[in-house]
Amino acid sequence: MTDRNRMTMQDLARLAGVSKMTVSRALRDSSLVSEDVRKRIKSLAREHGYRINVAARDLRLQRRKTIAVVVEMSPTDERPMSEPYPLALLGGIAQELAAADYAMLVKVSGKITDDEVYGSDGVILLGQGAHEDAAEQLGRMGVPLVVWGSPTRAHQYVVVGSDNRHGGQLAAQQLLGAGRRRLVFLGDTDHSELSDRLEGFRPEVDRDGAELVAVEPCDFTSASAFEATGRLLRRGVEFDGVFACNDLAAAGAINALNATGRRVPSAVSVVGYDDAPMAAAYVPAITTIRQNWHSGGRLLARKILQLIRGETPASEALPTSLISRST
Amino acid sequence: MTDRNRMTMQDLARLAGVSKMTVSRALRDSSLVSEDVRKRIKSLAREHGYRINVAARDLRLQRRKTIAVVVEMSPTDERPMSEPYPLALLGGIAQELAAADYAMLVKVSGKITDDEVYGSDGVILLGQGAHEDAAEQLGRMGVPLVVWGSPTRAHQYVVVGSDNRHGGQLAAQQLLGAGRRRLVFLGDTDHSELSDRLEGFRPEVDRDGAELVAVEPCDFTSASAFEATGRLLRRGVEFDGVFACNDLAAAGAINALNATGRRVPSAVSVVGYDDAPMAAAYVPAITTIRQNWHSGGRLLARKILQLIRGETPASEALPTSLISRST
DNA sequence: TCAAGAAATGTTATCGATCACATGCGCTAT
DNA sequence: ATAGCGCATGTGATCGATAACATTTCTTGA
Repeated sequence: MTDRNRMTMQDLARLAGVSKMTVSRALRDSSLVSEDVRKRIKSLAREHGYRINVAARDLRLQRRKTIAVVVEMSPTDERPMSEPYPLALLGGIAQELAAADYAMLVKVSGKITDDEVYGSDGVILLGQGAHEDAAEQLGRMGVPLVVWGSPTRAHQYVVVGSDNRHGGQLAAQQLLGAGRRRLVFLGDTDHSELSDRLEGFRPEVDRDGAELVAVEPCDFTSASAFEATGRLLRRGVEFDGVFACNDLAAAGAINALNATGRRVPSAVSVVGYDDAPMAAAYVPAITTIRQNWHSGGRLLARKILQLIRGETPASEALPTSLISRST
Repeated sequence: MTDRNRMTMQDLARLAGVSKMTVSRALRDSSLVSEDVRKRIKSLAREHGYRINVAARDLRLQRRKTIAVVVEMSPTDERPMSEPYPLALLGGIAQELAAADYAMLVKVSGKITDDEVYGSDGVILLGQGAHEDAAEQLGRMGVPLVVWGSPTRAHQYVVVGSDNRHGGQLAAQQLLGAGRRRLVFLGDTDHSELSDRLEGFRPEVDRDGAELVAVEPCDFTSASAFEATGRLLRRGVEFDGVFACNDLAAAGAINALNATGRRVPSAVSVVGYDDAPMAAAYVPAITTIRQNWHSGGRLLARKILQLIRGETPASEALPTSLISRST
């Protein structure tokens, strides 16, 4: 009740001349308390800056109403900009959780072995792979778990992700439709989502009788794609179509092509991924595969809530669509 | 102890044939419990998937060790990609909080009046302005509060943000140094951070005897900057330097200039803001003002922890630096 | 007018972990 | 032999809110 220690319901009750039970009821808008008493207690609470003790309430109610979201990310001062997921994904999760009155506890990187994570009602893992073992452990402990990643592979846990296979198909169709015959895939296939895209991409190319002339590793930056494209060119690989792992990489590839006099899209076609805001701003505007991060987030949240309710949701792939621009 | 109800320390204690106090001590690695008992209890806990009840612990320990981060954002399915802050900012916050053993509760939009927010030890508000009243209320309730925004203005709460005024100065110096005399500011000055940039920008222009020929509203997208630049051109405004509110807007402006035959940087110079990954990937590579989101996040977290410890940290501006590229 | 029931308020036990304090046990020094 | 000490463990009270049950106050109909 002093400045140091927070006020409790008991304190408020004394102030209002009622029992703490009445205070509890009043603050929860119970119909069991008269209008005027409720008003008086609420205004007293506001006036004295009373804040409920969430831990006490949650203990008594045997609930937490909290979902932990673990984001795989390596943030350092030297390399501050590793941006694995757009905030929109978190936004989607948050929106759906908020609707169900759940809070979102975000844990960025670090070991998952954390009371706070274990203490929550469920865990959403952003970034498959890095946490394979952690995921398994969570499963063993009976913590509801949903993972953002590659939903096509079978796992013991629920996976939500965009339909990368279909994305790969769309990219192939786009490039082939533009008359391209010698295609290049730019990305690291150790990444399960990229490997899925390749699995959609390759058969489509084969079916058409065109050729996948190279799968060149590259990470999600323009500089890396610039270098990867340069490597191919120096190796003498001839190609007229590029499927890049994201829009930034697409831009890097285009830059490398232009630097050697190959024009986009007249000589070479390029397809990116994500439909990031920069894709439309780039010149030439980048043709890309859109994945809807926001609805992906919402889906993740819905799945975890289903698990908590004891249902058994299936893994699910989100639709992807081609945004055809200049490249 | 059944599948439905989670196991408690009491249950574990029975299993191990000790009292729950010993279990409590063992799990916390207290030196007051013998090596073999500790091991036995820990392996039992692992085996049975015991998870501590965080609410109970926090209630007893009178702590929460949780900071709420409120992100201003309007995520909808129609407009899913409003990306007000990079994840790096959250990453910085998370890193610093984790080091102090605090958890991060993220609330995206929605009303701030939420037990979970009030229940945490402190609140970090991302996005001034939108929450002026909420901020005031939090202050009245004695909730430690730190806001990301414009640190130059005086507020009753602590503000951390990049040094937008200095950023504006740097941009002006860059444009003037390139010999530009008729400058344009692209951005909505209702936004307090942009207004700060203008406050740094304008005097520098004046001092040099150059001219600020227009301040044109525009939001943080390339399309909006494209339009804004088009408006200026159509109005017949002549200018040779542009300071855009972010890198995406810079790209939009460049596109609009190129569309009317004005070359960048030969005829017009452009400076962006943020040093987003796309700034370097764009052609021509965009000259920009870098703000270090990650260390900004860390600073926010450090300030809130100081407030919680009863110290009185001051508002603080983060250094900005000019990244000189082609434009 | 008064019994009966509804409405408003109070009392007690409880959630699960932890602290302060007690107890038990083995060992050593006198 | 036993007082005295240190280490390992147990007991009871506690944190703040809420459900279940108990009690009081207010209405209303015969």
